[in-house]
Amino acid sequence: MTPLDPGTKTQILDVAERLFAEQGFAATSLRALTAAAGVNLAAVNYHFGTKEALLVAVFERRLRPLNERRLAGVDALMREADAAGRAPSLEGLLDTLFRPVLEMAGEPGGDSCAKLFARVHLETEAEALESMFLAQFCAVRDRIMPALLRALPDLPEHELIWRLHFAIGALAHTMQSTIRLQWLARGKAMTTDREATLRRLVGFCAAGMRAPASKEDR
Amino acid sequence: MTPLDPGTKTQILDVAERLFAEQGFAATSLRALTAAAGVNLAAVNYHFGTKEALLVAVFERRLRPLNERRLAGVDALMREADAAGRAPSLEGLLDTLFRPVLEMAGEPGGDSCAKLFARVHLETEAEALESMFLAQFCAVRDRIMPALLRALPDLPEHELIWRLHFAIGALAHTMQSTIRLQWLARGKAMTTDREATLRRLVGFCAAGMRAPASKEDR
DNA sequence: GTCTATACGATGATAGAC
DNA sequence: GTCTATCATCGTATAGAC
Repeated sequence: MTPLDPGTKTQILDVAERLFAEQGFAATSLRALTAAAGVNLAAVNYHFGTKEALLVAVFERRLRPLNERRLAGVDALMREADAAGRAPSLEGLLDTLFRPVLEMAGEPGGDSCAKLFARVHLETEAEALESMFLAQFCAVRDRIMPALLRALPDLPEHELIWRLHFAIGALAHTMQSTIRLQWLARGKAMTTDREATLRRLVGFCAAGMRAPASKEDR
Repeated sequence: MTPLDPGTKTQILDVAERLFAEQGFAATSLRALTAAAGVNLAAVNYHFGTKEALLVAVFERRLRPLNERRLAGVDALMREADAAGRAPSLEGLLDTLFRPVLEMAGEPGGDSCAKLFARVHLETEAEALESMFLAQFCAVRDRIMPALLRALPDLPEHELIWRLHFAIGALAHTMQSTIRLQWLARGKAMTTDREATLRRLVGFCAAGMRAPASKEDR
Protein backbone atom coordinates (compact mmCIF):
# COMPACT_ATOMS: atom_id res chain seq x y z
CA MET A 1 0.00 0.00 0.00
CA THR A 2 1.72 3.16 -1.23
CA PRO A 3 0.48 6.78 -1.24
CA LEU A 4 -0.41 6.30 -4.90
CA ASP A 5 -2.21 3.01 -4.30
CA PRO A 6 -4.89 3.65 -1.70
CA GLY A 7 -5.39 -0.07 -1.18
CA THR A 8 -8.43 -2.24 -1.64
CA LYS A 9 -10.04 -1.32 1.66
CA THR A 10 -9.82 2.44 1.14
CA GLN A 11 -10.93 2.09 -2.47
CA ILE A 12 -14.04 0.22 -1.39
CA LEU A 13 -14.81 2.85 1.25
CA ASP A 14 -14.45 5.69 -1.26
CA VAL A 15 -16.67 4.10 -3.89
CA ALA A 16 -19.22 2.94 -1.31
CA GLU A 17 -19.53 6.43 0.12
CA ARG A 18 -20.27 7.84 -3.31
CA LEU A 19 -22.61 5.12 -4.57
CA PHE A 20 -24.61 4.79 -1.34
CA ALA A 21 -25.27 8.51 -1.41
CA GLU A 22 -26.08 8.59 -5.12
CA GLN A 23 -28.32 5.54 -5.35
CA GLY A 24 -29.15 4.65 -1.77
CA PHE A 25 -27.92 1.75 0.34
CA ALA A 26 -30.41 -0.92 -0.71
CA ALA A 27 -30.25 0.05 -4.38
CA THR A 28 -26.47 -0.32 -4.54
CA SER A 29 -25.49 -3.94 -5.15
CA LEU A 30 -22.14 -5.21 -3.98
CA ARG A 31 -21.53 -6.43 -7.53
CA ALA A 32 -21.91 -2.94 -9.00
CA LEU A 33 -19.91 -1.47 -6.13
CA THR A 34 -16.95 -3.81 -6.44
CA ALA A 35 -16.97 -3.48 -10.23
CA ALA A 36 -16.79 0.32 -9.94
CA ALA A 37 -14.00 0.04 -7.38
CA GLY A 38 -12.08 -2.41 -9.54
CA VAL A 39 -11.94 -5.06 -6.85
CA ASN A 40 -13.33 -8.54 -6.48
CA LEU A 41 -16.85 -9.15 -5.17
CA ALA A 42 -15.61 -11.13 -2.19
CA ALA A 43 -13.27 -8.33 -1.11
CA VAL A 44 -16.13 -6.58 0.69
CA ASN A 45 -16.90 -9.60 2.81
CA TYR A 46 -13.22 -10.19 3.45
CA HIS A 47 -12.45 -6.66 4.64
CA PHE A 48 -15.76 -5.67 6.26
CA GLY A 49 -17.75 -8.86 6.87
CA THR A 50 -21.14 -7.73 5.59
CA LYS A 51 -22.65 -5.00 3.45
CA GLU A 52 -24.11 -3.36 6.54
CA ALA A 53 -20.73 -3.38 8.28
CA LEU A 54 -19.34 -1.59 5.24
CA LEU A 55 -21.96 1.12 5.70
CA VAL A 56 -20.96 1.49 9.34
CA ALA A 57 -17.32 1.81 8.32
CA VAL A 58 -18.18 4.50 5.76
CA PHE A 59 -19.87 6.57 8.44
CA GLU A 60 -17.29 5.98 11.10
CA ARG A 61 -14.48 7.27 8.92
CA ARG A 62 -16.26 10.63 8.61
CA LEU A 63 -17.71 10.78 12.08
CA ARG A 64 -14.51 10.41 14.07
CA PRO A 65 -12.74 13.59 12.92
CA LEU A 66 -16.06 15.44 13.00
CA ASN A 67 -16.60 14.71 16.68
CA GLU A 68 -12.98 15.51 17.47
CA ARG A 69 -13.58 18.98 16.08
CA ARG A 70 -16.66 19.29 18.28
CA LEU A 71 -14.74 18.29 21.40
CA ALA A 72 -11.96 20.73 20.64
CA GLY A 73 -14.53 23.47 20.10
CA VAL A 74 -16.28 22.87 23.41
CA ASP A 75 -12.95 22.76 25.23
CA ALA A 76 -11.86 26.06 23.69
CA LEU A 77 -15.13 27.75 24.65
CA MET A 78 -14.89 26.45 28.19
CA ARG A 79 -11.29 27.61 28.57
CA GLU A 80 -12.26 31.08 27.37
CA ALA A 81 -15.22 31.18 29.73
CA ASP A 82 -13.19 29.95 32.70
CA ALA A 83 -10.45 32.48 32.01
CA ALA A 84 -13.02 35.28 31.88
CA GLY A 85 -14.82 33.92 34.93
CA ARG A 86 -18.18 33.64 33.19
CA ALA A 87 -20.44 30.99 31.71
CA PRO A 88 -19.86 29.87 28.11
CA SER A 89 -22.12 31.38 25.46
CA LEU A 90 -25.09 29.26 24.43
CA GLU A 91 -24.78 30.41 20.85
CA GLY A 92 -21.11 29.49 20.79
CA LEU A 93 -21.81 26.00 22.10
CA LEU A 94 -24.55 25.38 19.56
CA ASP A 95 -22.33 26.67 16.77
CA THR A 96 -19.62 24.25 17.87
CA LEU A 97 -22.14 21.41 17.85
CA PHE A 98 -23.61 22.20 14.43
CA ARG A 99 -20.74 23.66 12.43
CA PRO A 100 -18.66 20.53 11.83
CA VAL A 101 -21.71 18.81 10.39
CA LEU A 102 -22.46 21.61 7.93
CA GLU A 103 -18.78 21.92 7.09
CA MET A 104 -18.52 18.23 6.28
CA ALA A 105 -21.03 18.78 3.50
CA GLY A 106 -18.52 21.14 1.89
CA GLU A 107 -15.61 18.72 1.93
CA PRO A 108 -14.77 16.55 -1.08
CA GLY A 109 -16.69 13.31 -0.60
CA GLY A 110 -18.28 14.71 2.52
CA ASP A 111 -21.30 15.93 0.62
CA SER A 112 -22.07 12.33 -0.29
CA CYS A 113 -21.68 11.25 3.29
CA ALA A 114 -23.85 14.09 4.56
CA LYS A 115 -26.73 12.89 2.41
CA LEU A 116 -26.30 9.42 3.81
CA PHE A 117 -26.29 10.65 7.39
CA ALA A 118 -29.94 11.43 7.09
CA ARG A 119 -31.20 8.34 5.36
CA VAL A 120 -29.90 5.82 7.84
CA HIS A 121 -33.06 5.37 9.78
CA LEU A 122 -35.52 3.49 7.60
CA GLU A 123 -33.84 0.14 8.09
CA THR A 124 -34.53 -0.97 11.62
CA GLU A 125 -32.12 -3.83 11.25
CA ALA A 126 -29.20 -1.42 11.02
CA GLU A 127 -28.71 -1.66 14.75
CA ALA A 128 -24.95 -1.72 14.43
CA LEU A 129 -25.17 1.69 12.77
CA GLU A 130 -27.25 3.15 15.57
CA SER A 131 -24.92 1.89 18.28
CA MET A 132 -21.85 3.15 16.43
CA PHE A 133 -23.49 6.52 16.03
CA LEU A 134 -24.35 6.74 19.71
CA ALA A 135 -20.89 5.57 20.75
CA GLN A 136 -19.28 8.23 18.57
CA PHE A 137 -21.50 10.94 20.01
CA CYS A 138 -20.96 9.73 23.58
CA ALA A 139 -17.87 11.81 24.26
CA VAL A 140 -19.50 14.90 22.74
CA ARG A 141 -22.57 14.49 24.93
CA ASP A 142 -20.49 14.12 28.10
CA ARG A 143 -18.51 17.23 27.25
CA ILE A 144 -21.28 19.51 26.02
CA MET A 145 -23.98 18.77 28.59
CA PRO A 146 -22.11 20.30 31.56
CA ALA A 147 -21.22 23.27 29.36
CA LEU A 148 -24.85 23.78 28.37
CA LEU A 149 -25.92 23.48 32.00
CA ARG A 150 -23.55 26.30 32.84
CA ALA A 151 -24.82 28.39 29.93
CA LEU A 152 -28.42 27.82 31.06
CA PRO A 153 -28.18 27.71 34.87
CA ASP A 154 -31.91 28.15 35.43
CA LEU A 155 -32.97 25.19 33.26
CA PRO A 156 -33.52 21.81 34.99
CA GLU A 157 -31.35 19.08 33.50
CA HIS A 158 -34.23 16.96 32.23
CA GLU A 159 -35.61 19.99 30.39
CA LEU A 160 -32.21 20.58 28.80
CA ILE A 161 -32.13 16.98 27.60
CA TRP A 162 -35.47 17.38 25.84
CA ARG A 163 -34.38 20.62 24.23
CA LEU A 164 -31.05 19.26 23.05
CA HIS A 165 -33.07 16.42 21.54
CA PHE A 166 -35.22 18.94 19.65
CA ALA A 167 -32.16 20.89 18.52
CA ILE A 168 -30.48 17.78 17.15
CA GLY A 169 -33.70 17.04 15.25
CA ALA A 170 -33.64 20.48 13.68
CA LEU A 171 -30.02 19.93 12.65
CA ALA A 172 -30.71 16.48 11.21
CA HIS A 173 -33.69 17.72 9.22
CA THR A 174 -31.64 20.61 7.88
CA MET A 175 -28.80 18.36 6.81
CA GLN A 176 -31.00 15.81 5.14
CA SER A 177 -31.53 17.81 2.03
CA THR A 178 -32.67 21.14 0.78
CA ILE A 179 -35.42 19.50 -1.25
CA ARG A 180 -38.07 19.70 1.46
CA LEU A 181 -37.08 23.24 2.26
CA GLN A 182 -37.40 24.25 -1.37
CA TRP A 183 -40.77 22.56 -1.49
CA LEU A 184 -41.85 24.27 1.70
CA ALA A 185 -40.93 27.56 0.06
CA ARG A 186 -43.14 26.80 -2.97
CA GLY A 187 -40.62 27.94 -5.52
CA LYS A 188 -39.51 31.00 -3.58
CA ALA A 189 -35.74 31.17 -3.81
CA MET A 190 -34.07 30.24 -0.52
CA THR A 191 -30.48 31.05 0.35
CA THR A 192 -28.67 27.91 1.40
CA ASP A 193 -25.39 29.64 2.22
CA ARG A 194 -23.65 27.73 4.97
CA GLU A 195 -23.01 30.60 7.33
CA ALA A 196 -26.54 31.92 6.97
CA THR A 197 -28.00 28.47 7.60
CA LEU A 198 -25.81 28.06 10.65
CA ARG A 199 -26.84 31.47 11.96
CA ARG A 200 -30.53 30.67 11.53
CA LEU A 201 -30.21 27.22 13.09
CA VAL A 202 -28.25 28.52 16.07
CA GLY A 203 -30.68 31.42 16.53
CA PHE A 204 -33.74 29.18 16.44
CA CYS A 205 -32.33 26.59 18.84
CA ALA A 206 -30.84 29.13 21.24
CA ALA A 207 -34.20 30.86 21.56
CA GLY A 208 -35.95 27.51 22.01
CA MET A 209 -33.52 26.43 24.70
CA ARG A 210 -33.84 29.72 26.55
CA ALA A 211 -37.64 29.52 26.71
CA PRO A 212 -38.88 29.52 30.31
CA ALA A 213 -39.93 26.01 31.37
CA SER A 214 -43.66 25.56 31.75
CA LYS A 215 -44.64 25.44 35.41
CA GLU A 216 -45.92 21.85 35.03
CA ASP A 217 -42.43 20.73 34.05
CA ARG A 218 -40.40 22.71 36.54
CA MET B 1 -65.86 -8.31 0.76
CA THR B 2 -68.07 -8.22 3.86
CA PRO B 3 -67.56 -6.29 7.10
CA LEU B 4 -66.22 -9.51 8.62
CA ASP B 5 -63.90 -10.18 5.69
CA PRO B 6 -61.67 -7.14 5.30
CA GLY B 7 -60.56 -8.28 1.85
CA THR B 8 -57.15 -9.19 0.55
CA LYS B 9 -56.00 -5.62 0.00
CA THR B 10 -56.84 -4.42 3.50
CA GLN B 11 -55.41 -7.57 5.04
CA ILE B 12 -52.11 -6.98 3.27
CA LEU B 13 -52.05 -3.35 4.42
CA ASP B 14 -52.70 -4.32 8.04
CA VAL B 15 -50.02 -6.98 8.17
CA ALA B 16 -47.53 -4.85 6.24
CA GLU B 17 -47.97 -1.95 8.64
CA ARG B 18 -47.20 -4.19 11.59
CA LEU B 19 -44.30 -6.14 10.07
CA PHE B 20 -42.56 -3.14 8.50
CA ALA B 21 -42.56 -1.38 11.85
CA GLU B 22 -41.47 -4.47 13.77
CA GLN B 23 -38.72 -5.72 11.49
CA GLY B 24 -38.01 -2.88 9.10
CA PHE B 25 -38.87 -2.58 5.43
CA ALA B 26 -35.95 -4.41 3.85
CA ALA B 27 -35.97 -7.16 6.45
CA THR B 28 -39.60 -8.03 5.77
CA SER B 29 -39.86 -10.38 2.80
CA LEU B 30 -43.01 -10.50 0.72
CA ARG B 31 -43.11 -14.25 1.31
CA ALA B 32 -43.24 -13.85 5.08
CA LEU B 33 -45.69 -10.97 4.76
CA THR B 34 -48.16 -12.78 2.51
CA ALA B 35 -47.90 -15.94 4.60
CA ALA B 36 -48.77 -13.96 7.75
CA ALA B 37 -51.65 -12.29 5.94
CA GLY B 38 -52.94 -15.59 4.60
CA VAL B 39 -52.80 -14.46 0.99
CA ASN B 40 -50.83 -15.51 -2.03
CA LEU B 41 -47.37 -14.12 -2.76
CA ALA B 42 -48.45 -12.63 -6.07
CA ALA B 43 -51.33 -10.74 -4.45
CA VAL B 44 -49.02 -7.93 -3.37
CA ASN B 45 -47.83 -7.30 -6.88
CA TYR B 46 -51.35 -7.57 -8.22
CA HIS B 47 -52.88 -5.06 -5.78
CA PHE B 48 -49.98 -2.67 -5.27
CA GLY B 49 -47.50 -3.25 -8.10
CA THR B 50 -44.26 -3.34 -6.12
CA LYS B 51 -43.12 -3.76 -2.53
CA GLU B 52 -42.23 -0.07 -2.35
CA ALA B 53 -45.67 0.92 -3.60
CA LEU B 54 -47.12 -1.15 -0.78
CA LEU B 55 -45.08 0.88 1.68
CA VAL B 56 -46.42 4.09 0.16
CA ALA B 57 -49.99 2.75 0.48
CA VAL B 58 -49.41 1.88 4.15
CA PHE B 59 -48.37 5.45 4.88
CA GLU B 60 -51.03 7.06 2.78
CA ARG B 61 -53.83 5.29 4.62
CA ARG B 62 -52.68 6.83 7.92
CA LEU B 63 -51.60 10.18 6.57
CA ARG B 64 -54.85 11.22 4.96
CA PRO B 65 -57.04 11.37 8.11
CA LEU B 66 -54.10 12.84 10.03
CA ASN B 67 -53.79 15.79 7.70
CA GLU B 68 -57.55 16.27 7.66
CA ARG B 69 -57.40 16.74 11.42
CA ARG B 70 -54.65 19.29 10.95
CA LEU B 71 -56.66 21.25 8.40
CA ALA B 72 -59.74 21.24 10.63
CA GLY B 73 -57.62 22.44 13.53
CA VAL B 74 -56.11 25.35 11.61
CA ASP B 75 -59.55 26.34 10.32
CA ALA B 76 -61.01 26.31 13.81
CA LEU B 77 -58.19 28.48 15.16
CA MET B 78 -58.56 30.95 12.31
CA ARG B 79 -62.33 31.21 12.80
CA GLU B 80 -61.82 31.90 16.49
CA ALA B 81 -59.17 34.48 15.76
CA ASP B 82 -61.24 36.20 13.08
CA ALA B 83 -64.28 36.28 15.35
CA ALA B 84 -62.21 37.88 18.10
CA GLY B 85 -60.51 40.21 15.64
CA ARG B 86 -57.01 39.13 16.57
CA ALA B 87 -54.19 37.00 15.17
CA PRO B 88 -54.23 33.24 15.85
CA SER B 89 -52.02 32.01 18.67
CA LEU B 90 -48.64 30.63 17.58
CA GLU B 91 -48.77 27.96 20.28
CA GLY B 92 -52.22 26.89 19.12
CA LEU B 93 -51.09 26.54 15.52
CA LEU B 94 -48.04 24.51 16.46
CA ASP B 95 -50.17 22.29 18.70
CA THR B 96 -52.52 21.69 15.78
CA LEU B 97 -49.58 20.79 13.56
CA PHE B 98 -47.93 18.41 16.05
CA ARG B 99 -50.81 16.87 17.99
CA PRO B 100 -52.26 14.56 15.32
CA VAL B 101 -48.84 13.02 14.83
CA LEU B 102 -48.34 12.27 18.52
CA GLU B 103 -51.92 11.08 18.82
CA MET B 104 -51.53 8.63 15.97
CA ALA B 105 -48.94 6.83 18.08
CA GLY B 106 -51.70 6.09 20.61
CA GLU B 107 -54.13 4.57 18.14
CA PRO B 108 -54.37 0.80 17.60
CA GLY B 109 -51.95 -0.02 14.79
CA GLY B 110 -50.94 3.62 14.71
CA ASP B 111 -48.02 3.02 17.03
CA SER B 112 -46.48 0.75 14.42
CA CYS B 113 -47.10 3.30 11.72
CA ALA B 114 -45.84 6.14 13.88
CA LYS B 115 -42.42 4.53 14.08
CA LEU B 116 -42.30 4.25 10.32
CA PHE B 117 -43.90 7.63 9.77
CA ALA B 118 -41.16 9.46 11.60
CA ARG B 119 -38.52 7.78 9.51
CA VAL B 120 -40.01 9.19 6.35
CA HIS B 121 -38.78 12.63 7.32
CA LEU B 122 -35.25 11.31 7.38
CA GLU B 123 -35.44 9.07 4.34
CA THR B 124 -35.02 10.15 0.77
CA GLU B 125 -34.21 6.81 -0.77
CA ALA B 126 -37.76 5.96 -1.77
CA GLU B 127 -38.69 8.74 -4.13
CA ALA B 128 -42.30 7.63 -4.47
CA LEU B 129 -42.61 7.91 -0.71
CA GLU B 130 -41.19 11.39 -0.66
CA SER B 131 -43.51 12.71 -3.35
CA MET B 132 -46.56 11.13 -1.72
CA PHE B 133 -45.61 12.70 1.56
CA LEU B 134 -45.15 16.13 0.05
CA ALA B 135 -48.43 15.85 -1.83
CA GLN B 136 -50.24 14.93 1.36
CA PHE B 137 -48.68 17.79 3.31
CA CYS B 138 -49.36 20.26 0.50
CA ALA B 139 -52.81 21.30 1.69
CA VAL B 140 -51.56 21.65 5.27
CA ARG B 141 -48.72 23.89 4.19
CA ASP B 142 -50.99 26.14 2.15
CA ARG B 143 -53.38 26.50 5.07
CA ILE B 144 -50.93 26.91 7.93
CA MET B 145 -48.41 29.27 6.33
CA PRO B 146 -50.79 32.26 6.07
CA ALA B 147 -51.95 31.54 9.62
CA LEU B 148 -48.37 31.51 10.91
CA LEU B 149 -47.62 34.71 9.03
CA ARG B 150 -50.50 36.35 10.86
CA ALA B 151 -49.31 34.99 14.18
CA LEU B 152 -45.80 36.32 13.51
CA PRO B 153 -46.40 39.56 11.58
CA ASP B 154 -42.85 40.86 12.07
CA LEU B 155 -41.12 37.81 10.62
CA PRO B 156 -40.18 37.85 6.91
CA GLU B 157 -41.71 34.94 5.02
CA HIS B 158 -38.41 33.34 4.07
CA GLU B 159 -37.38 33.35 7.72
CA LEU B 160 -40.66 31.68 8.65
CA ILE B 161 -40.02 28.96 6.07
CA TRP B 162 -36.64 28.17 7.60
CA ARG B 163 -38.09 28.06 11.08
CA LEU B 164 -41.00 25.85 10.12
CA HIS B 165 -38.39 23.58 8.56
CA PHE B 166 -36.52 23.44 11.89
CA ALA B 167 -39.75 22.82 13.82
CA ILE B 168 -40.72 19.90 11.59
CA GLY B 169 -37.25 18.47 12.18
CA ALA B 170 -37.74 18.66 15.94
CA LEU B 171 -41.09 16.90 15.57
CA ALA B 172 -39.66 14.20 13.33
CA HIS B 173 -36.75 13.52 15.64
CA THR B 174 -39.10 13.31 18.61
CA MET B 175 -41.38 10.86 16.83
CA GLN B 176 -38.59 8.71 15.51
CA SER B 177 -37.99 6.97 18.77
CA THR B 178 -37.44 7.56 22.42
CA ILE B 179 -34.28 5.49 22.29
CA ARG B 180 -32.00 8.40 21.47
CA LEU B 181 -33.66 10.54 24.09
CA GLN B 182 -33.16 7.87 26.74
CA TRP B 183 -29.56 7.55 25.67
CA LEU B 184 -29.09 11.31 25.77
CA ALA B 185 -30.40 11.21 29.33
CA ARG B 186 -27.78 8.61 30.32
CA GLY B 187 -30.20 6.46 32.28
CA LYS B 188 -31.99 9.38 33.92
CA ALA B 189 -35.71 8.61 33.78
CA MET B 190 -37.51 10.80 31.24
CA THR B 191 -41.25 11.30 31.17
CA THR B 192 -42.60 10.49 27.73
CA ASP B 193 -46.19 11.45 28.55
CA ARG B 194 -47.88 12.69 25.40
CA GLU B 195 -49.22 15.98 26.72
CA ALA B 196 -45.94 16.85 28.40
CA THR B 197 -43.99 16.05 25.24
CA LEU B 198 -46.38 18.16 23.19
CA ARG B 199 -46.07 21.05 25.65
CA ARG B 200 -42.29 20.93 25.53
CA LEU B 201 -42.17 20.64 21.74
CA VAL B 202 -44.60 23.53 21.26
CA GLY B 203 -42.77 25.66 23.81
CA PHE B 204 -39.37 25.07 22.21
CA CYS B 205 -40.55 25.75 18.67
CA ALA B 206 -42.69 28.76 19.58
CA ALA B 207 -39.71 30.39 21.28
CA GLY B 208 -37.49 29.53 18.33
CA MET B 209 -39.95 30.98 15.85
CA ARG B 210 -40.36 34.17 17.86
CA ALA B 211 -36.62 34.84 18.00
CA PRO B 212 -35.75 38.20 16.42
CA ALA B 213 -34.26 37.68 12.96
CA SER B 214 -30.55 38.44 12.73
CA LYS B 215 -29.95 41.74 10.98
CA GLU B 216 -28.03 39.99 8.18
CA ASP B 217 -31.16 38.02 7.31
CA ARG B 218 -33.75 40.74 7.65
C1' DG C 1 -2.66 -12.15 4.59
C1' DT C 2 -5.00 -10.91 0.10
C1' DC C 3 -7.41 -11.85 -3.53
C1' DT C 4 -10.18 -14.71 -6.93
C1' DA C 5 -13.59 -17.79 -8.87
C1' DT C 6 -17.56 -20.00 -8.01
C1' DA C 7 -21.55 -21.81 -5.74
C1' DC C 8 -25.76 -21.42 -2.55
C1' DG C 9 -30.11 -20.02 -0.70
C1' DA C 10 -33.42 -16.35 -0.67
C1' DT C 11 -35.49 -12.41 -2.63
C1' DG C 12 -38.76 -9.31 -5.69
C1' DA C 13 -41.01 -9.62 -9.77
C1' DT C 14 -43.61 -11.73 -13.69
C1' DA C 15 -46.21 -14.74 -17.05
C1' DG C 16 -49.88 -17.57 -17.88
C1' DA C 17 -53.39 -21.10 -16.38
C1' DC C 18 -57.69 -21.23 -13.95
C1' DG D 1 -58.85 -12.16 -8.60
C1' DT D 2 -56.07 -15.82 -7.43
C1' DC D 3 -52.78 -19.29 -8.06
C1' DT D 4 -48.33 -22.01 -9.48
C1' DA D 5 -44.08 -21.95 -11.69
C1' DT D 6 -40.18 -19.59 -13.00
C1' DC D 7 -36.68 -15.91 -13.65
C1' DA D 8 -32.83 -12.72 -12.82
C1' DT D 9 -30.48 -10.86 -9.08
C1' DC D 10 -29.19 -10.29 -4.56
C1' DG D 11 -25.92 -10.90 -0.15
C1' DT D 12 -23.08 -14.26 1.59
C1' DA D 13 -19.84 -18.24 2.14
C1' DT D 14 -15.93 -21.00 0.92
C1' DA D 15 -12.11 -23.40 -1.36
C1' DG D 16 -7.98 -22.46 -3.25
C1' DA D 17 -4.44 -19.50 -5.95
C1' DC D 18 -0.82 -16.02 -5.16
